[in-house]
Amino acid sequence: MRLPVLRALEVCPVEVAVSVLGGTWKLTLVKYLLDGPRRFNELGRLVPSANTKTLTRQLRELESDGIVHRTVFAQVPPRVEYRLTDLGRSLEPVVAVMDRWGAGFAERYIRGTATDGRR
Amino acid sequence: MRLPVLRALEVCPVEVAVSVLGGTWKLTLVKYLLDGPRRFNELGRLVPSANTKTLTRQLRELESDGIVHRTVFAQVPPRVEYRLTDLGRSLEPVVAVMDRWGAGFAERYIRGTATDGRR
DNA sequence: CAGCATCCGCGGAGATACTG
DNA sequence: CAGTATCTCCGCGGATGCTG
Repeated sequence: MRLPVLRALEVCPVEVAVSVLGGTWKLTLVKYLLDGPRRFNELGRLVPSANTKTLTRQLRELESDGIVHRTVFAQVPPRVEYRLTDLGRSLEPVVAVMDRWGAGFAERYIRGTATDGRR
Repeated sequence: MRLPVLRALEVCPVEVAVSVLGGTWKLTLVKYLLDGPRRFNELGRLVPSANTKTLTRQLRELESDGIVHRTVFAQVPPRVEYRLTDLGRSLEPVVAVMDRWGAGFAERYIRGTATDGRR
């Protein structure tokens, strides 16, 4: 379960960040949104592994956490735009660091698969 | 479920990092281990919200991902020491950034609980 | 197009009790 | 001390189908 913010805070600020950002695809979505606003299906195409339900939920959680702003255009066909708030943009260093570390880990992981690489 | 590394990589390196580090307490454990080696129950005291089973699993996963090294001293009473590997130490910037961001978020969150702060 | 409704399985996380 | 062994809950993430 997602650890409530206040409880995570009792342990450590880093745990707050994990509880808010730890959901699958969340940081990836933020990463793409750092390039500019995106529409729903646009994000879906960028993250093809996530189905619409999951995508919706992650985006809504990001919204209720004040990281993403959701704009609905009253028109047909529907158009919904997602863009980062100031708080969301403040994630840029987080995304950068995680991205770099993840890339390094993956490279190591691939090199290691022949030798060992965990079960 | 934890997203397999190779699959996460297909989407984005940042997702690899999340899948490896996203487990509850993991980054907190790493943060404490950055201060030096720690014994099992020592970590348990530092992260009182985690029970032994969870603690064990997170540490084992960190071990099999090459982030933590586990040393068993053959003696009574048992003594097991956890310390970071080089890869683990490479997480320092990640922890630092996440910690700072989490602290900022928490502060914002607390200020906002009266006004809004999500249900 | 951007979703919501519904159903489901898996496994993460915890509680509790026990052991070498 | 440093874990295992069970049992349980529950909610994330996914699949599928429908709607304004």
